[in-house]
Amino acid sequence: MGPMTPDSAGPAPHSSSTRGGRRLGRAERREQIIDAATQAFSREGGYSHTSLDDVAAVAGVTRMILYRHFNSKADLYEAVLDRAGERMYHAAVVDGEMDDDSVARVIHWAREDPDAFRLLFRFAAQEPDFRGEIDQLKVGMSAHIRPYLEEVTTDERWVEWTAQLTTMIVIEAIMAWLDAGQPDPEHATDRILRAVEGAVNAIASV
Amino acid sequence: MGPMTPDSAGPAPHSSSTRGGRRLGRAERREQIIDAATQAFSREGGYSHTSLDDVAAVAGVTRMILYRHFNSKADLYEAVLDRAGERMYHAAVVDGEMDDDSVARVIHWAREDPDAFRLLFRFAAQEPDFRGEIDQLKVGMSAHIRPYLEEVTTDERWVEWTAQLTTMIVIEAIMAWLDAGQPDPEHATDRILRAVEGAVNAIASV
DNA sequence: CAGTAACTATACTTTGAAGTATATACATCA
DNA sequence: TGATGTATATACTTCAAAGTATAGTTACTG
Repeated sequence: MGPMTPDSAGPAPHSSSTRGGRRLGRAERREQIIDAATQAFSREGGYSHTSLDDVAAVAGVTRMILYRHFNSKADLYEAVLDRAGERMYHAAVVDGEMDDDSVARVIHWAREDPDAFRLLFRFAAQEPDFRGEIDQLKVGMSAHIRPYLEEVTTDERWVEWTAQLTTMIVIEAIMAWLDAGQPDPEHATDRILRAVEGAVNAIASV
Repeated sequence: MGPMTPDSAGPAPHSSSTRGGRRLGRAERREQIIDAATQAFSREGGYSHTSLDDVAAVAGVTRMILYRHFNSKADLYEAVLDRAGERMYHAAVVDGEMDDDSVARVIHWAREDPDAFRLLFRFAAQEPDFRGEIDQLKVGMSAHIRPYLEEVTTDERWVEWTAQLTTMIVIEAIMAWLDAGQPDPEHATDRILRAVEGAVNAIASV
């Protein structure tokens, strides 16, 4: 169940539209709600553009149920961002550091769960009340890039800028590919990877 | 008056806090409200995070006045985006085409009115009801870049992606510099310019 | 100095969505 | 088969902010 496993392509609430007693245990239902909420929040356009009715509809559940698992809309949203952020982080960072395959793994994750990727970096990243989570992710990534940059970049004052921009280029390269309809999937990862590398080198050594 | 002319740095409603009869004619007041709204919408975080009370406070005016100049909140917001978008466009495109100085002029405009720049590309660009305007701007820029790219980029399917990403890199490079507190202002334009050029070349010729 | 347009002040209605309450139905499992 | 917990259904309260109405005040203009 959920975007991490190969299913749930459409909105498809659940099998029968009404009445059906206990289907899932607490933990499973909670996860399934987070799945649905990720999709709803991402496709509607972030926190304030998404109502709990939207989420409930996607989950195939009454709005009441949401309150049995989460204290508030904000609480649910944070759960969504937490899970997505964690997955993103574990794609990028292994054993406490980023390696040559980090970007490839992030791309892989983004292909698998584009809703989560878009939600994090297109929407939540701009929301005053929630961007903290995403900013931290970015800071973490930038920090890992920094040491490498300091070898190449000469001017002290531009190191931070270079690190931030590098992170954004990775994100935007993936986003643009998702938005373009994920063309040429065979070579996509490779292509994006090489483009990012080239761009980053160019920027760092200006 | 307004971000395009050197003043209005602070929130500073207007000279005296209460009572002061007719100050501005219709046209001037309208422009001044758009100035204030640009600032308010940008700093509060976009359309839905900004109330008309916020705008009125920055403008140093009653909320009623806003309704004398605009039919609704959405109407005001569109006026704000229209004006900002127009200025941005005229910075980028001269005599119907982009030249070697286009990026430099966009940077210049962004430095002059960072609120407008952020509002357009950080917030409005992600808002379902308003992103159309900004998407068009981006499409326009991408279209101007395309011909150049087609010389370099081999694979047909990746031209669109390259054009989009190029546009985003220009935007993000400027944004990152604004967010970093506009360091090293002397060489900023030059530095950003060279970085963008390098990155774009790297991406196009992957 | 009179008239008009710009503005203030205050109070009101409307709206959409969050959050609450309670009674009922059905599935599962001991 | 009946106790337990998951879910439905419906109706309600609350709240923030948009939008409306109206009466009064001050500045500028002819």
